[in-house]
Amino acid sequence: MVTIGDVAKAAGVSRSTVSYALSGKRPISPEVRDKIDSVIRSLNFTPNAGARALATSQTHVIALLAQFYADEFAPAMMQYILGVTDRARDLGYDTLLVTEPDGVAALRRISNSRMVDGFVLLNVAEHDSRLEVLRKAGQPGALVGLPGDPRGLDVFDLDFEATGALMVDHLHSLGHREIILVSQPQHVVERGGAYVWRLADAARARAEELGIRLHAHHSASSQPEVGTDLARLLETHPDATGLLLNNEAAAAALPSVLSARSLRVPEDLSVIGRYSDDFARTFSLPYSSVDSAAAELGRRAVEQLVAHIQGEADARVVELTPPKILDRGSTAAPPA
Amino acid sequence: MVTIGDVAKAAGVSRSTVSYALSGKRPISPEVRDKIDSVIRSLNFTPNAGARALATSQTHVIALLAQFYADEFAPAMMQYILGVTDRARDLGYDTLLVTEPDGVAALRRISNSRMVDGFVLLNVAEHDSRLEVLRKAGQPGALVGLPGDPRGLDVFDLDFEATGALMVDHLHSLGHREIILVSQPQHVVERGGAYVWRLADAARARAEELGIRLHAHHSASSQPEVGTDLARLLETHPDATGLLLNNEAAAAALPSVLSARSLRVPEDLSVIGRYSDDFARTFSLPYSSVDSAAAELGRRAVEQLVAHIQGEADARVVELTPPKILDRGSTAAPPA
DNA sequence: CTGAAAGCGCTTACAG
DNA sequence: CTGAAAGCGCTTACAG
Repeated sequence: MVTIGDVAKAAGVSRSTVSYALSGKRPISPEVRDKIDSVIRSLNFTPNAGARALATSQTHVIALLAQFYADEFAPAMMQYILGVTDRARDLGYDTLLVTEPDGVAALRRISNSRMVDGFVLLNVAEHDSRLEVLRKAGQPGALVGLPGDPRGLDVFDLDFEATGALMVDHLHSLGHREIILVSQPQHVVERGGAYVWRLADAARARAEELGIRLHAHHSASSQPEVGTDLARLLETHPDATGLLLNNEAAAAALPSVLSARSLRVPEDLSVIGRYSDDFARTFSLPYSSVDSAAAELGRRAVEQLVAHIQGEADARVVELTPPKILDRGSTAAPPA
Repeated sequence: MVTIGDVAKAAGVSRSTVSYALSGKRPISPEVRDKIDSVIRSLNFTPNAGARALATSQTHVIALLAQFYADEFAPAMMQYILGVTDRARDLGYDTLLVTEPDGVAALRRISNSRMVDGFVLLNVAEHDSRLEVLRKAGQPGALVGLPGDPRGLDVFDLDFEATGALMVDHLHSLGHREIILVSQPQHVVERGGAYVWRLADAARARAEELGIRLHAHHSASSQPEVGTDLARLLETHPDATGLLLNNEAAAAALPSVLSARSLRVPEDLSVIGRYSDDFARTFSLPYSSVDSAAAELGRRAVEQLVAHIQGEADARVVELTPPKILDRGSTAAPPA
């Protein structure tokens, strides 16, 4: 392995001079700098990351803690992850992807061993046991997902309350007066998936305000149950003219359910989902939707985290992204 | 930060004794060991990873190089990644997820800086420019995806040739004599996606052997083009009774194409796909398929890589997983 | 503008 | 069974 000592020797200077040439932290004469640069290139020298971390207490690595539940929609996670890793690299950081089931233990282990300069947590729950560990950790943290108590941490999430209200507003303004909301399964709520009830509660409140009927239900998040659930809901509420989906699997299952019942969108039924644009494109979902902005949330979390690591962040921040409807033509006035 | 020196002082022993107690590399008297253990717990000591890496030249981190193409099926990647990260952790390794577009530069940078003990490469192409860099790197590497020249590297992939033959065999044995194969887009092949032609060539060869007609086509991998492509193929080959899919997006788009044409599976058309079981479940794809075994391939790659890192691997290995059809009842005898 | 030296927190021969 | 010391490859005050 080629070390800074090898470079120094070959360039005929001291190790500290090479180090300063690398970091630019003090002036180097042009000749010396050129000599060092050429030696570095010819020897193909790259500083040893471990040694540098030991000397500076900076690893230039962030940890990304992702939790996967067997019953949740794994592919959606990819967009968050890419947002994080891509932005991190742009800012000069590599990303340690941590997927072990015991997030608390992982956080402790990685924090204590000083492998990283900071943490990004995905899939944050209402009462997330990782947060108290994170608050005591020596490194800053940013969350994707709004917990009950965000104190001391940077938080990024879609504004699910505004999303619920917006969906209802949209259908109401088209003339709908009875609509169905399909949420994630009950057990997602029980696990602390606050976005489920945040959207549902806001939708319910807005519906009441506007004087329209909203039937809020949970459905399964995998086949074949989700298909059955959807069919049953349509049957139970034959007068509903609008459908709101806060459940990716339900969105994926809907086309076949509707075609089996010969229901056309938007002629017979207006539909709005809440999922990522990428998801919609991949699975050819023809429904207008509120974009979950996964990659963007991941990017923002990293930016804020890095600002904190580098001491440039003034204060802690809770940033809720306003919902936007991507119009795919799946809503219209209700059938006469 | 609490260091090994703090532990030593509190336990009244030398730093080396604490280190040996940690590693178990030499005998420690029971009393001393107990004392050290209790101090470690009370001080919540974890060795500094950078310092340890510097001293041992072992980071206990592996790099996972994943390439994402805008036109490819990103969600499918998740299963490979989880297979890698989960198995790595079981074996005592953390995973650096590297997604930057220039894989060659990333590999060089990470290898030279000694951040990791080894590499797993995903999405390996027929002529993959990362491979020559990897062969010269100081760390071992394992590939998911069979390149043209696998020398010096461990390779894990689905046996796509056997897959092509198996799919054709299966339909032939049910009585089909004219079938369509839908592959990934042409540009995936051009990028070096050898699995596309490996499956197609083997399917073609087997079809010829058996004396049945095989229409092999590429189709788009996103909507709405893929839907149009499928509809056109069915139109062009009205006598085909079987459909083979080596294109996830086509599989996802097929249900609505078929329902628009009132074609029933398997009564009117037999269908076999090639994708992960997870993908099938999430998107309620009702077609029998050859499982792409993503997580398993990721796991095997890590196991072999770690064996090499730890000097336990005898030789380099090319492991092609035999295809298995998951029967979802989408194939039957052709219509009379 | 440059160099010699201390120090980061570990591990591991060497010595007893 | 245990300790004192060297060394891993960097960075950065300190000194000139």
